[in-house]
Amino acid sequence: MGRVVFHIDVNSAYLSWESAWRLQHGETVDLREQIAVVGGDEEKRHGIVLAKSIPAKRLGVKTGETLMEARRKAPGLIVVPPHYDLYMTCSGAMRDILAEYSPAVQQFSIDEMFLEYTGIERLYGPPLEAAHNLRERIKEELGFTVNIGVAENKLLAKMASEFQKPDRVHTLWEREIPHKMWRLPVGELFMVGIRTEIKLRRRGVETIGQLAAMEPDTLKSWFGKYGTMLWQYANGRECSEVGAWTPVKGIGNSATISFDVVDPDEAERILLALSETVALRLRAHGSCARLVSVHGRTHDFRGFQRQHMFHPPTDHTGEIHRRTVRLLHEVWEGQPLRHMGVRVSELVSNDFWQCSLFESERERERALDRAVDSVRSKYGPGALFRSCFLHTGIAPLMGGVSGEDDYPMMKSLL
DNA sequence: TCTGGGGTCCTAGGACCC
DNA sequence: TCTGGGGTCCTAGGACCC
Repeated sequence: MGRVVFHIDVNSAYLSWESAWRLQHGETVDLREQIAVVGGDEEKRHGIVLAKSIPAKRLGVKTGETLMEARRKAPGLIVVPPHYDLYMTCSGAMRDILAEYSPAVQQFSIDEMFLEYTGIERLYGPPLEAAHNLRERIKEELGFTVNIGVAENKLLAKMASEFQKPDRVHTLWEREIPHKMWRLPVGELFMVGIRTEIKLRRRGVETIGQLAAMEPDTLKSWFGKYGTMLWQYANGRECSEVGAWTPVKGIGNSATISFDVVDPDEAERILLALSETVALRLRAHGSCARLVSVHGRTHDFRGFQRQHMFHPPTDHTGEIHRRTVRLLHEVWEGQPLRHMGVRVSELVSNDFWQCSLFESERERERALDRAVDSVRSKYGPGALFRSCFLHTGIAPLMGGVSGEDDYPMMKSLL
């Protein structure tokens, strides 16, 4: 018997979790059976669909589209706000169940996990039997349904879990590729996004099968390295391990502001709030960054980005903030900003160079960062914040999706 | 009219060095 | 003095995933 991998995918994750929680707390209506979505707050300009029910999907509602668009397709649409902390809890509970079955479980996202089933048959039976057992257990114990894809590698398992939904187990063994995968539209292949789909279709490639039958060199000439990968995926070839550990490459936080930012002082304050969050996470990770970048989106949805290399690397809030301010001013010509972000990457371990730096001013600032971190970890992130945020309407730590419940926005006096 | 937040990887071009 | 190739570093931008 060869390799067996499961891909477990929570059906309509945010909406299912929201619904399961509500049913457990006395609600009688199951959102999954309604024309409903989980969506962001339109007043904060977060008004997109994060998850949709199957009845909403039937009306053409898509993840990522605006709530306006969704309502036009589905009049009377029920929109409920997200609760990210709940979703983390649900995700963790599912991971705990999976861990009982296999030592190799890989979290791919909050609602998708891979499980290596190779060599586990003598404990939990043939793959299909085990997959159904797992699917039932999650439904019984946690109250939400999953699709499970069963195959010889991660790519095929993931493709299999996308077949008919919800609450299903599908296989996509190599011998099943021609009739189960090759007839699908090329855009359904993992890693074929909208841009690549358009390019492929323009060149007459409509299905995954047609992609698989192409000359790999032709694809390479069209898309470079990426083309070679696509050809392999179309042919079901992929051999990465479940749970292969990948180090964190970068840490970033960004936020869409509920109003357009035109005041430079305000922009700098937002950069400080973002830098605080990024630097806090960077230090918690035990790293220093060589690269910092600022990115943004203007009111007309044009994006920009600018970056800078540090030598030596840093994990210092003030240094990161000061640099992001400079970078912003190098590119920003005063267009109203709707979105801003700070990101660090090229991470190195911070214990390696820490001792080599003895510039006293810097050392003092570092010590201050550490002290602030320790107060925040002890009493909560909102325990301490810079007074420049008082009365500004700007949260002192910005970015992230679960933060807003923990440290509420200051009320603006304006 | 309206469009989130968090990531990864690849490419292309310019500067600089040997 | 003029010319070319290859390697590295850096920056901007684009593509993909959830």
